[in-house]
Amino acid sequence: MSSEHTLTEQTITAIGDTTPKSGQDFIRAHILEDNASGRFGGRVHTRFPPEPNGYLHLGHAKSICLNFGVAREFNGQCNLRFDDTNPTKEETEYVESIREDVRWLGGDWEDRECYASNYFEQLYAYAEQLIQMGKAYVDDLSADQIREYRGTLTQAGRESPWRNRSVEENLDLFRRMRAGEFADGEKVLRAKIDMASPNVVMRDPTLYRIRHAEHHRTGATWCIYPMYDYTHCLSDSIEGITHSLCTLEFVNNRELYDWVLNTLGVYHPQQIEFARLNVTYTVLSKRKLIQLVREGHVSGWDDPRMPTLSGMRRRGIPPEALREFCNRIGLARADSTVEYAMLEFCVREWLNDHTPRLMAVLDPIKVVIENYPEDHVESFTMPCHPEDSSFGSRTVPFSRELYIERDDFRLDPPKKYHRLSPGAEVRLRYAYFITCREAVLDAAGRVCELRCTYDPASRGGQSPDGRKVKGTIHWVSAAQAIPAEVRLYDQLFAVENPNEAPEGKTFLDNLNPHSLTVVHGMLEPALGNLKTGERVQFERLGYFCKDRDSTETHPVFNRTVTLRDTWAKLEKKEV
RNA sequence: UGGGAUGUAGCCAAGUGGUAAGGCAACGGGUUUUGGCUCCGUCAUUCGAAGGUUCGAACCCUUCCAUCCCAGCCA
Repeated sequence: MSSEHTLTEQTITAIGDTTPKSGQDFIRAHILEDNASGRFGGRVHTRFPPEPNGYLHLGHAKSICLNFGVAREFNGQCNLRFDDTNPTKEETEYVESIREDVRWLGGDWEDRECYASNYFEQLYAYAEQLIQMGKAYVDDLSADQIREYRGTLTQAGRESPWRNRSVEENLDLFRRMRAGEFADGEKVLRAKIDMASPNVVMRDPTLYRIRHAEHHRTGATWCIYPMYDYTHCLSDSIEGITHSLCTLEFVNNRELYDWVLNTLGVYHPQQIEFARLNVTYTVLSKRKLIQLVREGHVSGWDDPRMPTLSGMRRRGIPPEALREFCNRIGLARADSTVEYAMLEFCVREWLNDHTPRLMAVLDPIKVVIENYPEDHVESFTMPCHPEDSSFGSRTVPFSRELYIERDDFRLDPPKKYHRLSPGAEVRLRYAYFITCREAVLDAAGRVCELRCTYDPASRGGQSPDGRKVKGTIHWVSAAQAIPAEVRLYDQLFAVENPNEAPEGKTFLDNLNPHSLTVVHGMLEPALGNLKTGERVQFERLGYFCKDRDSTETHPVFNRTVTLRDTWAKLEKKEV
């Protein structure tokens, strides 16, 4: 294919290259105010802090675009920080996938790849400091007892009998916890705050728990691990973060975030919460995604139906489209669910401008051009993009036997159907006008072959007599066609909100049984030269991406998204 | 029932006392060798509800209603 657009571009473009459409959101407004007041000396430093216990998904994309985007817009920096404080759930496989996904989306953390586990020693020192201040104590209560003592949402909690141990005793006990003298669950370190606080988070939250477990980075160095609330604020502080952006469910935790930092008297970033992303027809919870993978409802984390970044990448969704999506959905504090159609729009918008057009027939019917010479093959030169000549052109063979799409022929055409039917004339794209003379049926009454004639004067697709033809259909020359496996994807879930399941059912009952259809189609020869990951439009069908399952003799394509189909809508309405 | 957060169109979302941006979806039309793209047009007398303040309220006050989050030694 002669073209300036080699589509395996996998180009790493940066977040923030596309500027947001409308005015700024409340977070950017907040940062502007802080800059104006000189609060952080005009500095902007954010962080994207995933826990390496699963793959990144669309929801993370919003956070990545926000954090890296804001940093770039304000000439600041954004750290990639692994929030790895729970050794029993985290794995190296996940940190690797996260790195790859963030980079793919365009996040650049330069040399600032951080790990909460890098701060364990510092965090420990701060904990001893809290103990010295009488602000933390070692509790011998069991997990169950702690829960009981915590009270309820409407009732204050009770103080632990171990709450008033001396500083010396706490220090000794905490050191022995670190030394491994106690079993898992035997003791914890708690902050001494207020068991009667209306905010349950403040009722003497656990700071450290004992876990005799191998950590993916620190190995067996530690057997006590800090909790999220304690770790996150201090990590932000240590890294000099200015604005700690997180989702709404952490609003309650902000009080504790502030308490730890204030009590220790250390550098204090500002936590700001925004609404997490929900999208129709999909689930964006790590727990549910991991379940889909573990129970084999999908082929893996990168199954093209998954809303994971790796799944969407494999499906052919370009990172630019994801970024545009994140720009368009806006940012606010109200719970919201964005329609999947919004994502599709962004995907089509980018693909339309950046993708060459070629022809493929996914459900072939053979067409024999009766008045076309046997054994003759001619070739057509066709542009690869109707509006952008920089995509170049390719040559396409034409011969007496072709394939066209089954859906482009009707024995009994409905009104307004302007494709092929007995006696009707259509244009074969960039080739000739053909007229259907006869439909050959097999024993089962199914159309198996079309006998047609062509008008030699219509070469190129125009007739010299000015005769108009309403339909233009795509085709592939049979002898030169390349067979291919094509995977047609639909929504993974059949309902708008998969989380809403009736009594006794789960989100799994909402899975769409037709989310994957595998067909065997015929490709025009030029399609044989694509590289894995390359994106292309199959004319009139949609955008496709060559899958890594392809072999030399067996190409495999994933359908990224269909084209808008006004006819399908019309036909459905007429029925 | 305690605390916190949030309600602007089918879905997102601007608007912050001067008379409801924009996008997606939908619908109608032009154009078209992709029923694609593109272009033009339509789409909130009303901002969760009810009162109040004001010359004037989506914006301020009061009450009410609805939804979401919090009782992990998860993050």
